[in-house]
Amino acid sequence: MRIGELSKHTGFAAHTIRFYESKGLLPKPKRGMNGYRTYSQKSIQVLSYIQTAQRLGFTLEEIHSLLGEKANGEGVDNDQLQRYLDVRLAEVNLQLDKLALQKAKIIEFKGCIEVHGQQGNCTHAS
Amino acid sequence: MRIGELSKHTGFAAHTIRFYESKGLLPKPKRGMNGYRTYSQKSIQVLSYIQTAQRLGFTLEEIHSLLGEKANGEGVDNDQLQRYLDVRLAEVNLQLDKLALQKAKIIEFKGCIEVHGQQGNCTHAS
DNA sequence: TATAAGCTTAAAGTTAACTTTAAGGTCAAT
DNA sequence: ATTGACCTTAAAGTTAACTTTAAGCTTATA
Repeated sequence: MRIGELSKHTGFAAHTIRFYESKGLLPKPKRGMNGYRTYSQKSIQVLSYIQTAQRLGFTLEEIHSLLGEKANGEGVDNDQLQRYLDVRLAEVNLQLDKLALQKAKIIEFKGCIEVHGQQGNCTHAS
Repeated sequence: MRIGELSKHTGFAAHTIRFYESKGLLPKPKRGMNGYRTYSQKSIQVLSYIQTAQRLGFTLEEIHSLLGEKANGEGVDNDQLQRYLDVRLAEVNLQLDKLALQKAKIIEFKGCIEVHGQQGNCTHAS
C-alpha cells in the first residue's frame, strides 16, 4: 500500500503521515524501486493507535513514548500505560477545574455588567 | 512612573508590557528626555483590565478588540461586551464537554487495560 | 569611579502540530 | 504523447503569547 491509500484508510493526510514518520512516531517504511513508501496493514494499526491516544488528549511527544522508541507498536507495558493515563487524567481534571472557574467568573461578570455597566465595581470581579 | 515600576505594580514583566504596546494593547506612552517610557496610573488600570480579561480566557486579540483600537481603556460598549462574554462562555462550555468526554474515555480505558491488558479489545475504545 | 541595575531597539527563538511551498520525478489513462 | 493524479525532498510558514538575545545607553549605588 502506498501513502495515499494508507491516508484513505486512516483519515490522516499523506503529509501528516510523513510528518509523523519524521517525528519517529511511525517506523521508516520500505521503499519501492521508485522510492515510494510501501506500507502494510500494521501501519494502519499504528495510526489507529495514534488516533486513539490523541483523542485521549496525549501530545505527539507522549504518544512517541507510548509507542516506544522503535515505533513498532510495541510500546510501554501496562503498568507504565496506567501511569500515563493517571497523569493525563490529573491534567484533564486540572483543566476542568480551571474552566469551571472561568465559567463561573464569566457568568458573574455578565450579571454584574447587566446591572452596573462596565464602569462599575465589577470590572475586576475576583 | 517608568516601566520597571509599572511592572512591579501590575505583575507584568517589563518586556511583556513592551510586547503589549507593540501589539496595540497599550497606547504608546510618553517618553522622558532620555527616551525612557513614562506611565501614569491609567496604565495600571489598563493592565489590570487585561489581566482580568485573560483570567476569563480571552486571547490578546480579543482583548485588543475589547479595549478598542485606541487602547485608551474606552473599549466596547456593554452590549458588545455581553456578546463577547456569550461567545467566550460558549467556548468554555464546549471545552468543558470535550474534556468531560476525554475524562470518561480515559477512565474507561484504565478499567479496560486493568482487566484485558493492552493487546485486548480496548485498544480502540470508542 | 566603577559597577550593577534599569532602560532602549530589533530580531530571533520557543512550543505544538501541522500546513504550505517549491521544484521535480512517476504513473495511469486517453 | 500529454494530462492529471500521485509521489519525492527540504525548508519555511502558521498561531499564540511571550521570552531571549544582542548590543548599547542611563541611572543609582558604593
